[in-house]
Amino acid sequence: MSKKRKTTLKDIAILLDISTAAVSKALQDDSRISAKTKEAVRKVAKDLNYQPNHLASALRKGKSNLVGVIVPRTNSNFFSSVIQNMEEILNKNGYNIIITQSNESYSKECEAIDTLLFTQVDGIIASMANETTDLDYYEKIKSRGIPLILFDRGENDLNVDYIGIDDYASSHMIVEHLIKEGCKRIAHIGGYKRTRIFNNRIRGYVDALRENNLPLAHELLLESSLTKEDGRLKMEQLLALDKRPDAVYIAGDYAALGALQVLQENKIAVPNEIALIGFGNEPFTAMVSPTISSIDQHSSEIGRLAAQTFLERIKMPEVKQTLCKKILEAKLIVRDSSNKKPS
Amino acid sequence: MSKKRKTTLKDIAILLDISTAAVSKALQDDSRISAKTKEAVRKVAKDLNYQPNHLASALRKGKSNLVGVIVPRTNSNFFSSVIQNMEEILNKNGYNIIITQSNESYSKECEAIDTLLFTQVDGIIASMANETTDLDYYEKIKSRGIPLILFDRGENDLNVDYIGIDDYASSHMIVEHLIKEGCKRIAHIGGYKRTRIFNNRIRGYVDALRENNLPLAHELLLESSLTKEDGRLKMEQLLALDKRPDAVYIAGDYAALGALQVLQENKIAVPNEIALIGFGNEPFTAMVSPTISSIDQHSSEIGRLAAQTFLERIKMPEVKQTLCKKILEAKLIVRDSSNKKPS
DNA sequence: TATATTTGCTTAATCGATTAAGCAAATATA
DNA sequence: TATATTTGCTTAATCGATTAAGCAAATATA
Repeated sequence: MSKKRKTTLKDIAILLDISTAAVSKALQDDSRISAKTKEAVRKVAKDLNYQPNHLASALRKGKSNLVGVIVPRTNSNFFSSVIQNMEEILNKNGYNIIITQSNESYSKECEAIDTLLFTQVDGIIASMANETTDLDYYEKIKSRGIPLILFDRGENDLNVDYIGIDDYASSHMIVEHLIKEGCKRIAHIGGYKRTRIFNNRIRGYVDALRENNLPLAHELLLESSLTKEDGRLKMEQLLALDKRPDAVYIAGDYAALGALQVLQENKIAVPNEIALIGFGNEPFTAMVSPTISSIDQHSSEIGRLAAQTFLERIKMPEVKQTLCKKILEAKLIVRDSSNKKPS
Repeated sequence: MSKKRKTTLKDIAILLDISTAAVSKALQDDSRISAKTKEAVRKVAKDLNYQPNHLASALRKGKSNLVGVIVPRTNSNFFSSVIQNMEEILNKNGYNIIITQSNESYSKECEAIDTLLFTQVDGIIASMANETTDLDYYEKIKSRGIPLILFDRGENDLNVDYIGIDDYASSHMIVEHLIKEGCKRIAHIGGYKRTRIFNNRIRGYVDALRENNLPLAHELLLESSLTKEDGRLKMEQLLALDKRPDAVYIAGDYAALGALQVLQENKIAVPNEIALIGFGNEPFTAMVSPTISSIDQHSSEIGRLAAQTFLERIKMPEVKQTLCKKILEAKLIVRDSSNKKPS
């Protein structure tokens, strides 16, 4: 079973006794090729099972029709849903995607960028790793002159297109909801302050408390990596306080799950003793008991918009357009963990 | 801010007044190039920020150093963990991966295969969609002469390398465990019989019952798509029986979760009235309450082995080696849902 | 009928990197 | 000193597809 050499344009050309240029044009439906030749070429192409060599055409045309995607991880519903929707639109427009994971690590993110640039992608759509503070590598993408679009985790300093939800308003909405439920001592386990989205969530929390004349206690505002494990630790820290909170808003669902487990282990009634709200609307928030209130980030919409933004950039690269920042309104999903009076 | 033209070998060659061939060899550390020249080339390459054009070298060398990966979805812990471990090994060996999702759909799987072949990947590592029964598209990969390695969801008929766990033995182990817990009427919500792994699980279930002289009731053996929703439906079906089961073994964790919810809605004590076991050890099985017993499939190991198998195939493609089938022993994780006497 | 335009192709260059073949100079060996 | 070998490069072809330029034949227009 010897390896079949792949059919090339040349094979078709020889068989039909015409030039490869004619074959190439025939397959592209060029108006200067006769219908008769086109038909003959298409028939032979099919018979020989001709598949164009992507590398060759990409090299010649200077574009690969590949889009690189960088996410912290794929095994979260948010990211996989974003990717799925992004892929659908890009596929329809002739682009394929290459997915890479940073695992929240800066060095892996740099490797991912190198890999993608090396593969000659036509653009990169990314959500930054938690660890990332140095933007040099992202500048590298920009200096290559290909579109860079960020979603969810972005940075203003980079000056690139961005799609995300309104973190400030979402945070504000959560706190208002908790206040309506009668909570007076609301804690926040937030993400890293240096990350823009988490900083916005913290600001929303602080402002909402202030506007409602609730005291802002520094011991109730904690900074976390937002892993499930760290959620546990931070919750234990809150329970050790002299004056415990009566509500905890956690900037990530995984950490919220860890916190919930600690509450249950300590036989604390949720939501009546302490109410709980997460962020991200991961599917498990609706699976655990009690179900966890959370914020839905419109992952499908984000994926679609990111793809569309890329396509627009590709269409008119020469224009120094104004930046495209798309901020969606998020949706609060109230579940058992913060609903004191079930309807 | 005009687009910087990318640095090529030619730029370096002109600057140093040598041939591009010499530059290429210098960068490859060819023994026939003097140390002096090598150093000069490396310096200029660095100064000009030279990045080799992957398309050109791939075209010339006839290999892309890309490996295509097809999975039903990425947002399951099993698949994302397999991918992560696979990627690590492949990266170390100079390969990058392109991830595609079939979403359990046959037509999307075909598209994925076309995309990957089009991108000139050097091999494909895949786990088949639930829907897939027609193997023509996989034959297409084989006829291209590049390695094809399947994991988890494979097919004997394809005659390709395969990595997976021993589904028959795992199933057997589950049933034995339930019997030890005192269960006598054990139901099985299985996957599609036509899929090899699910068929093996069914066989393991049937044989274990027979060996233990337990009756095999056809109404206790159901075929399911194993989604959460279908898990609910099949559980309701089991509850509607005159003689309910005292244990349910479900061939997928998502379906097991759906089943658990139905049991809870019907105030049925788990595990005492009905014990429950899933399959796959998805993280949420340890998050819900009660925690769900399940089978761990050694995802990291599967990922590593798949990558290694690919690398071996690439190293010696001419040898018509015997097929490599690696079957791992899986591990039963006993949790609350099947543990009647907590230690 | 004479000129202009269109049609349907071919020729040759190109995208960038790689590599077989080969040549001159330097060095080693007899 | 004469020949053989090694060193350090160059030349030119190549991977496949694409495309600008151009040419001859066919057709349209004046």
